[in-house]
Amino acid sequence: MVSVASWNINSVRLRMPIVAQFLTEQAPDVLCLQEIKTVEETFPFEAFNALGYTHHAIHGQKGYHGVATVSRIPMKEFSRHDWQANGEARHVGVELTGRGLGSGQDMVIENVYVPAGGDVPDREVNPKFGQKLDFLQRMTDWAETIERPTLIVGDFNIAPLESDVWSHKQLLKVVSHTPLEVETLQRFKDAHDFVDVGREFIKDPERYFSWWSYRSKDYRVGDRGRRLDHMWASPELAAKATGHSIYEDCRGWEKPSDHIPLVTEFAL
DNA sequence: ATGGTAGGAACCCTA
Repeated sequence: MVSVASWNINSVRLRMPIVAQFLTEQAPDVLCLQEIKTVEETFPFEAFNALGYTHHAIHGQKGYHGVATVSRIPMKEFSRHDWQANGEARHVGVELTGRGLGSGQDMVIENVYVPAGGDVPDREVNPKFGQKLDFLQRMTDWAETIERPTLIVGDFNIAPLESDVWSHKQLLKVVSHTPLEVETLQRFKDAHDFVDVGREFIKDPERYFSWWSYRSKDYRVGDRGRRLDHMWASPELAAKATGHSIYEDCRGWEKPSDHIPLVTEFAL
């Protein structure tokens, strides 16, 4: 059994107490973090080592963005992509190495932080929106070249289904749920026949959110959430998924991230 | 229709 978690942590240094609580309670084998907001030099390695997560792949950046994958089972860094072509740290890939490659048990884990895309869903007036679409197109080109069982996880910053948002109608023109973004994400999905593992276990149209804005006093009031975080697997790997859990309580913990962690378990 | 909060770095940008 291998379990993999994904969590947009919004500053790993500030959030280390709740990361430690989550790892202590749930003990996933691998944790993929997005928005670590630090460079590798100031990443809290010792805190993760003390919890047993002694394998690390850090793609950090000063102040913004940044991703990190930590593990308590052997792994090594496999790739880094700059799908925005501007130097931002939004991806790191690892391969699990402890089980022997070619054993039918190997897995590549791609940890990605898709750009949010700004406020206006029009690339002519908002270049960030264009960068988001271009990022997804480069991911799509890359997906066509995948040759090994792959799990891609992270903050995709898109909620594709009507049941992924608190109000489909009210969010149709809000960046993260526009038809153009949903279509662009679908093309990425089709490029490798990715399986949306979360939705294999929490079926549409069941409510499934992973993010609630900070801009409200109590995230529970109105439950205005969106599913921005995803775990997608190659078909042969998705067939080995045995469970999927989300931890909404973490949104109410002390000094929370605005995202919650997701965990998928695989029989490998 | 609007503005609301959070984090990091440096007094603004990103989300």
